[in-house]
Amino acid sequence: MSNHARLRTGDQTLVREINLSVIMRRLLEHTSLSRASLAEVTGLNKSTVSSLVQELIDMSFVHETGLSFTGVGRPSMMLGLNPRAGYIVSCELGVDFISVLCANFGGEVVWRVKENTAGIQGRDEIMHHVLTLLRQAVDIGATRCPGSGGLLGVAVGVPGLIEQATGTLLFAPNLQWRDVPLRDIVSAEFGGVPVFVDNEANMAALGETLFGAAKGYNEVLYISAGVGVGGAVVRNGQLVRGTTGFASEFGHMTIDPDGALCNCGNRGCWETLVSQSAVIRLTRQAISAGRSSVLEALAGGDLNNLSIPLIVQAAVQQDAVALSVLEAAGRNLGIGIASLINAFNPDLVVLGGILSLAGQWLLPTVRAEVGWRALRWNAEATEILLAQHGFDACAMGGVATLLQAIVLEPGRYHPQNYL
Amino acid sequence: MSNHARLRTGDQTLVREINLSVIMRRLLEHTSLSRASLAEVTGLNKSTVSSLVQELIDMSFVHETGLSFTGVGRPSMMLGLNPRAGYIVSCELGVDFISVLCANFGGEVVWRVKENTAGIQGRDEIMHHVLTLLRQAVDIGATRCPGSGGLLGVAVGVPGLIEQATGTLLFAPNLQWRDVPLRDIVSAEFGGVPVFVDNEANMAALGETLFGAAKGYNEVLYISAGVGVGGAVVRNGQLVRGTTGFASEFGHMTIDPDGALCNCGNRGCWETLVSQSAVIRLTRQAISAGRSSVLEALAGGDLNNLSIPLIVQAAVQQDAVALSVLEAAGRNLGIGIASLINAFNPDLVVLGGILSLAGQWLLPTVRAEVGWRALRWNAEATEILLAQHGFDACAMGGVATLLQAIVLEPGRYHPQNYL
DNA sequence: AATTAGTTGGTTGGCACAACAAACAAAGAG
DNA sequence: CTCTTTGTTTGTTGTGCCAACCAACTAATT
Repeated sequence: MSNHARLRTGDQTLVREINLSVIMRRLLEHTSLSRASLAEVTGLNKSTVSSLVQELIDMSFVHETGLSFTGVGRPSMMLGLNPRAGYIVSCELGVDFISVLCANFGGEVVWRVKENTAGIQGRDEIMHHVLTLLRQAVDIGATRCPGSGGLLGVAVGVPGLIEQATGTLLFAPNLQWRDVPLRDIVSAEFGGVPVFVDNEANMAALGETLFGAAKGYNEVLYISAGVGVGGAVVRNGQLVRGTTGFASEFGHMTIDPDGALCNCGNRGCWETLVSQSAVIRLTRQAISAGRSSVLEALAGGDLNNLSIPLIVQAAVQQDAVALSVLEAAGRNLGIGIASLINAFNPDLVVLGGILSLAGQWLLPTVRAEVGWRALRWNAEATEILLAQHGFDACAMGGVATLLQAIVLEPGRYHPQNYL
Repeated sequence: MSNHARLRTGDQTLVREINLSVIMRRLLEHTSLSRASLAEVTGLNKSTVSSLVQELIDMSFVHETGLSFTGVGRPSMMLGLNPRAGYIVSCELGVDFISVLCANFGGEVVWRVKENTAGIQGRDEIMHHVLTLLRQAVDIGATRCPGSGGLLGVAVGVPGLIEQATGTLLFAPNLQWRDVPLRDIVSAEFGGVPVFVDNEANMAALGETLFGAAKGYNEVLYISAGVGVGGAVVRNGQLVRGTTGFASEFGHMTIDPDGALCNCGNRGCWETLVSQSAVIRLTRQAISAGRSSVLEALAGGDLNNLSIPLIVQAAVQQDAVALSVLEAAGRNLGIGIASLINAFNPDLVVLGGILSLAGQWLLPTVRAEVGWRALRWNAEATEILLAQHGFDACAMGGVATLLQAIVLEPGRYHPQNYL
């Protein structure tokens, strides 16, 4: 309404784009449909559907998968998204690792690699590694996904603030990077191929929406508790970014105004209570205070070895310290989630990140806390589930990002040989 | 994306609707434009603009306002929204008052009334009063806004949860009402006229976006601190409602997990710290604790008479108690707003409700608190302003709601004589 | 004469609609 | 059992409608 940007006007091109996208979306949902059923589902005329489908087949995004003989009448030619339309390369640039994978247009991963970068210093050196791995993935994609399209696009997920307009990494506190024009760098390397750069939580959230726990939900809150606490909101399949693209920084919501100092400068941020390091700190404190725990043995006597997987292992063994720490974390998670549920009224909250490994112990506490803290009407409308993608969440989200971009605007992402 | 509802497909009707709306939106923004400049601004062809404008003139939403002689060349016929297209009746159903106003299509208020309902008991009796006042407004509109269209629609704002699909008031804690089919009741009374029912904060926020402080902003957070704390989010001129329509209940965000019990059942809700009653309570406590204040005199010796206007009056006189209470309130407001800024990344936060009377004292503290608590990138992108509409915020928002509905879908709200 | 505003007549490119051809299952006749 | 008929469903073809576009035009002014 108040948008001073040029409002998109309507013309036949727009109509065509919309309808092409509608067909793609339906095929993504139902995986296999005939032209006739597409006409019924979309409300479009049969002839229109035929024309649209033909165009999508010509672009190789759709293919005929075979006849279906169901009951009387002429059998229907089933249609589906064409996994061989091309391949997608996606990358998570983590704090101490680089994870790259290659997937076909059906979202099936054909290759993956994860490289530790803890020893590597310097932005340029790391970027060099990233580009090398991407090149490798692209080459492998070319041989393992033969046929039509070639490379459709590249996605990069980063733990930092991204300026969407330019695909620039503005600031990544944990990497200590600033103002890196990631999109341009990667795009230049691969002949101008479409490149999507986004915050890791955003990508992971989109991944869960297309491939994971959030499939079919309309208003999804994704919360990733790991090194820090990241968040994302997906509304009707679209990421919600705010004006400048930095929305959903839930980790720095103030939960306790006089709480511990956060490295963002604020006090009592949510992530000082529920991040990985907070949980580990609580555990260490409990043990140092004299409470006995199997964790001492599990950590080999050195409490610096404590980690979420170890704590989970202890919880499995009914270790009292682990259980009480997880319960405290669950309560704190619940407090924040209740506030967010009141603010966003989502139909689903997805809990991701490394802490979700302990989901079995966290979820009941979170649900209980939300139950009494959130407004009844809101709490009743919301489910709370664990993320389905673990380590690959972000990289899979990159695939989802590209898939979604193509499904939304198939005409714009024509397969063409960029390399 | 994941929306399983029937996706809207494109056809010529859609194109026409879009373009009609684009024209209306441009005219709403710029108030006066020629066909030629509309063509330039929208990118549409001159002939197309002529055709669209003609259709809008036929519906009487647009009219020619006179020739403009600027420089050489044929003078242009200026166009604008036609204030005489019809009139709008809007109503705020408050806890102890009913406020009704009548405005023309230009948003100019031609009549208003506010009735105290503190003495009136019972839902039916109050609804009777509402309908009587609405009828009066409709009659007055008919005489004061003569000409073309007649009654365009009715808006009703309520302090409660509204189910948008049906226009039903599900629950209004302060009115103690449940399940009242407001839209049907009002629509039936006025011959099936379009009726919009919404939460008061939502309406007020939309009012500020169209007529007030938030004009021209893309992502607006509206916060109304009064009896409770209400909120709303307006993104690109559209209200954000969540899945079931209960989003933006910021008042019940947990700020202090072990804080005071809120009447929602939770502890330490934001509104236990920054609502009208919280501020008054703090003031009373300070005075009872022996701090001297001009408020004792202003309240006529009875601290039960304390009110926000009185506290503001005391602040004007540099009263220490009033100033310190307002500073505390500002800090608490800032704490919550900082969290919301991190979560929504708005370009504007609007502070409304009765507490905004003390804006002069609150704003500096709020801004300071936000400055150090919110993430730098987010804080820098956000302005914080006071609402421009005071008592009429909600009712004016109702006018805005209808105006917006018509601007978005002019074809759907053809003036027709409902009565 | 130059310039800007707005209209007119014709073209293009979408979708809807209805008739049609194609491909099958089921049922009955030989 | 084979062949034919019937009925059903799929998908295509040709026509008409409608909206925007384009180019040439008229209109009104400096």
